[in-house]
Amino acid sequence: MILTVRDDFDLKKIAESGQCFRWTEEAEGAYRIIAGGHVLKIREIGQVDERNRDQDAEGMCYGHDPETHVFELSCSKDEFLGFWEEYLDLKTDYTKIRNMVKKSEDSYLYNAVQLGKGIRILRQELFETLITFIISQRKNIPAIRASVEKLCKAAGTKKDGCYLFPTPAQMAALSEDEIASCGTGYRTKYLMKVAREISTGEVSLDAMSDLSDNDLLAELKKLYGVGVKVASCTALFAYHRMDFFPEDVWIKRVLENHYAGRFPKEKYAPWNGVMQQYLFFGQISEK
DNA sequence: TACCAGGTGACAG
DNA sequence: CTGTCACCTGGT
Repeated sequence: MILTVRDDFDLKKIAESGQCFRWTEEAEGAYRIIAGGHVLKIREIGQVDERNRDQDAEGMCYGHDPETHVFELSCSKDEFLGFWEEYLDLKTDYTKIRNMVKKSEDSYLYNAVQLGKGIRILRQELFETLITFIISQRKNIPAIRASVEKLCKAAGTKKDGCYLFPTPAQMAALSEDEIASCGTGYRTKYLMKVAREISTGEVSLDAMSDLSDNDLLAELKKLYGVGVKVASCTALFAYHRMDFFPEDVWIKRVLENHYAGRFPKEKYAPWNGVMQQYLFFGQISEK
């Protein structure tokens, strides 16, 4: 189907933003996304402007910015509405969020926003996000991808020639050695414990959806191997709590160098998580 | 070879 | 409550 987005939507920037690890660029500008039991191929087929508002008859259309992105998706409209619309966060207006940042007030953030324009915060599956960010500890992005891929291959269901992320039960069925062979190192014991607690129902990630931001963070941090960084990333990228501002070493460097160590969160609530993504993206594209 | 990387738990002070 | 340290593994 055809998807039209009159708002920020840059596949490459999202794929490189560090929030997701199962977006693969299969050809120039064409991505395969594996998420929540679904596999999607998506490709941008052109950016048109206001004058060409025509061909929405069969597809879906979001946003109202003059700058328009058109995508071709491998899924049906039903599958899109049942899953991908929410996953891609298409009902959030990122143009509006970006416009909160004034050049005169914060030129550094303003510049990062221009660089990162097109990023969206996905709504990823809870279990997958939690496990992936436990794995991410002291790993760089390629290493995280490789490790997650091995885990999917070891325990996930095969679909359309690729492996879905394991369910809690599938993952809990793995032995310690099987998990360790995915390159998880000292994190193996964290993964074992968390997967088993969720699999038995002793811990319910779904039930945590009802908690306030602070309570959610506290509950996530109770899990073995989950500290403030992993908990914040899970809250932002899976529970879609848009005000969380995960501080990893990269962001800490930005804060030290440009904000005297503290980001002015009061200015951008409840969208601090989006600002964090812009700052993060600006940092990785500096190199 | 030695060191470091997109953290965390355990433990000291 | 703040500081230090080990920890798997893959990369220079």
